[in-house]
Formats: sequence, structure tokens, C-alpha cells
Amino acid sequence: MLLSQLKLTSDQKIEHRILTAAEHLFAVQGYERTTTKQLAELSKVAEGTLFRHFESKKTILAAVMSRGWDALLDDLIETLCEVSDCQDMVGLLRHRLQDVHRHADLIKVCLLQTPFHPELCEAIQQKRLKQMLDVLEAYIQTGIDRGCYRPLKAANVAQVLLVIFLGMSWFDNPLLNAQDIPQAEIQISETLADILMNGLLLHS
Amino acid sequence: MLLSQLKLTSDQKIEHRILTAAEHLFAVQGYERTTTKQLAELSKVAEGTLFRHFESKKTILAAVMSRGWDALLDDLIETLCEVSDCQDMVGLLRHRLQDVHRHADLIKVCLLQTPFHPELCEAIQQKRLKQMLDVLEAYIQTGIDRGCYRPLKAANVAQVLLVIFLGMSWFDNPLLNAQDIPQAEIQISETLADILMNGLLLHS
Amino acid sequence: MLLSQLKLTSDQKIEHRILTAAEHLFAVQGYERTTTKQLAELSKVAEGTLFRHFESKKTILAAVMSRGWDALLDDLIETLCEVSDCQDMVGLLRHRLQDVHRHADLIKVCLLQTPFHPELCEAIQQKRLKQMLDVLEAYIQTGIDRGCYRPLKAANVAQVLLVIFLGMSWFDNPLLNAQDIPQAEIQISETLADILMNGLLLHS
Amino acid sequence: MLLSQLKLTSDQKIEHRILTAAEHLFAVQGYERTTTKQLAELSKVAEGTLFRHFESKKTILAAVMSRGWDALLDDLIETLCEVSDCQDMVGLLRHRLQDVHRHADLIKVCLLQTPFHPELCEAIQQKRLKQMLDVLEAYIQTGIDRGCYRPLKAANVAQVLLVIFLGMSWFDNPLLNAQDIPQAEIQISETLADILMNGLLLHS
DNA sequence: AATGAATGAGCGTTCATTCAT
DNA sequence: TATGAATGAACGCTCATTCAT
Repeated sequence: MLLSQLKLTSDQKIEHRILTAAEHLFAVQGYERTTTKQLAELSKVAEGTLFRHFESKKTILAAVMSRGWDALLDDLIETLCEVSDCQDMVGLLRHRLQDVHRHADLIKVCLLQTPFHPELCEAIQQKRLKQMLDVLEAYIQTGIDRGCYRPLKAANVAQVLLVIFLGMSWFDNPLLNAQDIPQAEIQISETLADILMNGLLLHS
Repeated sequence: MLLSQLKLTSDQKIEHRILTAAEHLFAVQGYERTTTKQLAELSKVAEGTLFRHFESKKTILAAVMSRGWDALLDDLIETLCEVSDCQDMVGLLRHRLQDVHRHADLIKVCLLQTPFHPELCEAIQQKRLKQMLDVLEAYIQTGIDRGCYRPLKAANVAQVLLVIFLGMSWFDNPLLNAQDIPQAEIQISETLADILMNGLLLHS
Repeated sequence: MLLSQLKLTSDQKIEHRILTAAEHLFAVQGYERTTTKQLAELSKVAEGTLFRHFESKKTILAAVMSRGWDALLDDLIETLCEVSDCQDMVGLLRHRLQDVHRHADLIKVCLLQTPFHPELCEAIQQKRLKQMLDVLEAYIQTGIDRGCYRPLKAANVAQVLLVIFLGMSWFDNPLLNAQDIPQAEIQISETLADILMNGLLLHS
Repeated sequence: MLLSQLKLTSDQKIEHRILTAAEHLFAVQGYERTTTKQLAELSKVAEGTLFRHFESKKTILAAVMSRGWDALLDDLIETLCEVSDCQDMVGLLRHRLQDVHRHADLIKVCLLQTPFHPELCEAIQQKRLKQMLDVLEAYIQTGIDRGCYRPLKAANVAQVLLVIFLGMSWFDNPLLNAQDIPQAEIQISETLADILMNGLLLHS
């Protein structure tokens, strides 16, 4: 039992190394431009070993995405827990900004590879995305119930926030970062917080 | 002179065909998965001909992107012109939503290929993105000056809107469309318009 | 027209080179042990060129077999024509022996690769094998009609001859050749001719 | 001593399982297409264990062939013993036909893999083939001595019979079986018996 | 002795690019 | 100028063999 546990642990270690390497390489170079050779080198395993642990290169992508959406959902839940004050939109977006940077690789893989692998969305992302909408909706609904937010339909607001969160992922993108807006992200996100706050708050 | 012009014209025609084919194929399959063979077939030219008009496959991507950002900028300017009433945020986002669908291919190519080809961003997108920010800023500033919007820093608001516009691009993505949100886009965008309007408008 | 013919000719030349190389390598090393790299080297083309002319390695095998069975059928017909004297069984088997050696590679490929590629048999070999049986049957029937052979069922005798002809293919095989029977083939085939002749001839 | 014998016995048991699995897989899929993984699975041993009992995959083939030729020789001897009536050529070929089907796997491996592994022929098959020729020769010689067969050179006739026996191996081959000759094997073999009988018998 | 995870050379195949026509 | 056949490096993946357990 101990032995089999050890083996399993050793197994997970390799898989973990592979997935971590894949997450990074897929994010930086894209899925297609990343070769299994590079994956093996960065994972410090032989190329053949990749295929002992994953059926194909595509399976590795699926695993990275699966793990990724779990992490993103966890992030979101944690953020909403920590920023329980429904007036603290600044805190919320600041958290999100940190998440965007902390999980920069994950986000790139999960969001950018999606359109070309629709079959990978169905099982995994939908479930996670649905959960994200649910926790966001509960968060908003709480704010509305407390008389903090305007009595909008919470589900719709949740979707709006999700789209904004997705939009913020672009921050970690040469498109925006190469601009003459060094660290302007903070300005943007705080202006965004200001606007959203004003737009959501019930003006008594 | 006439002959060379004719040739040049004929040349442009081929280039146009190639770029149109490329835009579509790159959007649907991604840049890497699109072969020059497919490109040639859809363009109705021989494979070798591609390389008489473009240095390499990558150059074709650069050209598609360049053309794409021009179109996106034109779209934005046109939208802002048509929706000159600064209270009509609903109209603005509805326009944007139409643009997202009309230029679905373009957006996919311009936004999704960007992170993996940062060198293509520098020359082209930055200029266009800067112009977009400029026209958005002018649009906002006008609203502020008219006493319509709250006296926020127009440049920051412009960046916020740009991020929101980018975020709306996700609408055309299996990630969101496969959800149980059929046509919910309209709901989302109108809720978004509502929130932004409330957040931006000067509450007299 | 001339140009296209030239191109076509040049094409056929390459395909011919590939098929000839394949025939030899498949015969000597077997299909599986022959790499496309070797095929390309012996054909004096680049590896990629193989796949311009043939869909896959297996298609090359199919083409070799197809060509092979045509040649074997031609051989048989020619043999039967030249040995029209139905008493000259020695001549017939001597011809066959020559054919076995002349088309040693072809025979190896056609006969030995067959069991592992049954799908390649259906379209090609069956037709040819049927034709072989037909010409053999006609040959035998003529002999019977002339009162030369015993009045056996010609179709059955044709099958017997075919099996004997196939058996003679083993002559070109380390199994038999490595024996201490140098050139004993001739003895065997002449004894065989003797026996068959006695067995077939009508003893008046 | 007892323990080592037990171990040895256990060893032989595994080897037996491996060889039986190999015989079947090599016959059905060919040597090259059979992986050591499949071999291990069918043998119910671990992949590594194969290499404790056999130096390499090729050694397994050699062992299968060696065992195979022994069985084929035994078959032949048994057949000749049971069909001691030298006029019963029909019985002889009928026996052979049964052997062909009973040892279909063995025959495929021994005959079809031979040309691609000539080094495996030298030590094993030659000896067995020689023995086969010897028993056949003795069988024929007895028939001649009894005044049953024509006074041909027995050694030559033995070779003829061997070639015919080899040829009959083709019966178990898609090449012949896919023909519109359902069960025609029996017809062929009986016609063959008829012809040989007539060809060999001394017409008094 | 038996295991099965790890290995990495080598496979069949693809495809951006070149160049003779 | 336009063509498309030829190229060959590089790809994802397989599998006989090794070796730590």
C-alpha cells in the first residue's frame, strides 16, 4: 500500500512537471508551436515518457485547461470571499488584477486556445464557467438584498462582471502592455471600479 | 506606365484574394493549423504565387492584422459618429455587438494571434490602438464637456471602454456561446450599458 | 501538350523509380523494416517527394503489388503461349523457374506481404488470380480437347497447377537455397514435370 | 535441487506461455507489427519479464521457429506413418491439408518470416528440412522398392513432394481463400492426389 | 526473479519554402 | 509573372530495451 502510494506520488510528480511545463510553453508560444521535444526538455523527462502519462499532446492541453479552470474558479471564489464588502469594487478589481498576473500563463492557455479546440470546452469549461457565474450571481444578489446595489437582475450583472473580468485578461498581452501605458493597468482598473461602483450602487 | 499599373492592379487583386482567404482561415483554424496549400486553394492561386506576393506565411498574417486593425478602427470611429448622443450607451454597445459579429474573423485573428507574435504588434497595433484610445477619449471628453458625464479623466475612461470592447469580443467564442445563454449577449450588453450609463452619467 | 506530356513523363519516371526501389526493398527487408528514408534514398528523391506521388507508405505497397500481379499474369500468359505443346511440361516448368528467378523480388512482395494486408488482396490480386486460373484452365482444356490430357475437370487442374507454381516460388528462399541442393531446383522441377506429365497424360 | 528444478519448471512454464503467445501474434499480425507489450499482455507477464527469458524480441522469433519446425517435422513423420499404404496419396494430402489448418499459425511464422531472417534458417530449418527430405525419401523409396511407384530417383521425388507440401500452405492465405473457391481446397488436393498418383504409380 | 516506468532513437508524415519551367 | 513539383527539417508518436525497485 505504501509502495503503491509512493509510485502514485512519483507519478503525480512527473505529471505535475509536465503540466507545469506545458502551461508555460503553451502560454508563451501557443499550443501548436510547442513541440513535444520542448515539453520533454522543460519537464526533464524523455519524450516517450510524456506519452506514458498522457495519450497525446492534445490530452496534455486538455489537462492543463482542466487544471487551469479549477484554479481560476478557486481564485474567483477566494476573491469574492475576501472582498465581502459589496462597496469595495476597487478591492475586487485589484484582486482580479493580481489574479490576472499571477495566473497569466493559465489565462492565456484557457482563453486563447479555446476557439480552436471547441471540443475541450464542452466538458470542462462550461461547468466551471457556470460555477463562476453562479458565485458571481450570489455575490451580486447579496449586495442587492442588502440594499447596497441597485435592484438589477443579478444573473445579468454576473455576466457583465464575467465579461469584464475576461476583458481584463488582455492586460497581460503585448497589445496593451507595449503601449505607452506603463502600469496604467492600475489606473484603468481603478477607473473601471469607480464607474462600476457608481453604476451599481443604489443612490439613496 | 499603364501596363505597370495594370500589373500592379492585377497584383493587388491577387493580394486581396490571398488576404481575404487568410483572414477567414486564420480565424477559423488558427494561424498554425492553416497550411499554405489551403491558403492557395481558397485564394485560387498556386502555392508558389503566395511567395511572390508575400515574403512568408508570417508576412501574410502581418498583412491580415494590419488590414484588420484598420477596419476595427474605422468601425469604432463610425460607431462613435453614429452614436453621437452621449447618453445613448445602449446604442453604442449594440453597435459594438454588431461589429463583433460582423468582423468576427478579423477580431479572432487580431486578438488571438497577438500574444504569440508580439513583434507584429509593435509597428501596427500600437498605432491603431493609440488612435482608438484617442477617438474614445475625444468622445468621452465631449460628453464631459457637455456636462453629460461625470468629470472623470477622459483618457482613463477611454481605456476602460477599450477593455470592455475587447472583452465583448469573447462573445463570439465557444466558451460563452456554448453556455445556456442563447442570445443572452443582448441582455449582457444592455445590462452593461445600463451600469456604465449609471456609472458615467452625472447625477444631477 | 508537349510540356504537359513531358511533366507527366517526368512524373512517371519518379513513380517508376520509387516503385522499383520499393519492390526491391520490400522483397529483401520486408515492408515493415523498410523505412521511407531508405525508400527515398534508393529512389534518389527527397522523403517528402514520396508522399507527393503516393498517399502513404502502404499505398506504395499496394502499387508495387498491383504492378507485380500484372507482371506475373503477363509472365504466365507468355509462358503458356510459348509452350503451346501440351506435352512439353518440362518446358512449362522451366519457364516458370526462370520467371521465379527473374521476378524474385516481385514474387516475394506479392506472396509474402499478402497475409498481413488482406485489404490489398481484394481489389487487385483476386482479379489477377482469377485471370491466371482462367488462362490455366483454358490451356488445360485445350490439352484435354486435343485428347492429350486425361479428361479431368480443367478448372481443378488449373488450381493444382497454380498451387504448384506458388510452391515453386519457395525456390527463391533461404529455406531451400541454403540447403545442400545447389541448383537442385532444375532437378526438382524436371522430376516434377515428369510426374505431372505422367499424371496428366492420357495413356493410350 | 528440488527448488532449482521447481524454479526451472516455473521458468519453462513462462517461456511456454510466451512462445505460445508469440506464435499466435506473429502469425496473425506478423513479427514486426507485434509489440512486446502485446506479447507480454497475452503471455500474462510483465514486459520486462520477456527479456529475462529471451535476449531480445528476435530471440523469441527464433525460439518460435525452432519449436515450429520440430512440430512440422513431427507432423510429417506421423502422417507418413499413418498413411503407410503407398497408393493412398489421397489420404496423404488429406492429412497434409489437416496439418496445414491445425498448424496454421506455425506455418505462417515458419514460412513467411523466413526470407527476412535468413540467419535464423541456417541453424534450425536446414536440419529439420533435411530430416523432412530424408523421411520423405525413405517413404518414396519404400514405395519404389515395393514396385508401387515408378523407379524415379527417390530423393528428387521427395523434393517435389516437399515443394508441393509447401505450396499447400498457401491454402491458409487470403490470397486463395478470398477467391470464389469455397472449400475448393478439398477439390484441389484431391485432384492433386489424382494427378500425383497417376504420375507416380507404375502403370503395369 | 518479476516488475513496469522510463528511455530515446527512429518511425511515417507534413508543410513552408525554393526554383526550374 | 505564375506555376506546382521537389525539398528536407521537423513534427507527434511508438516501442524494444533497460534498470531501480
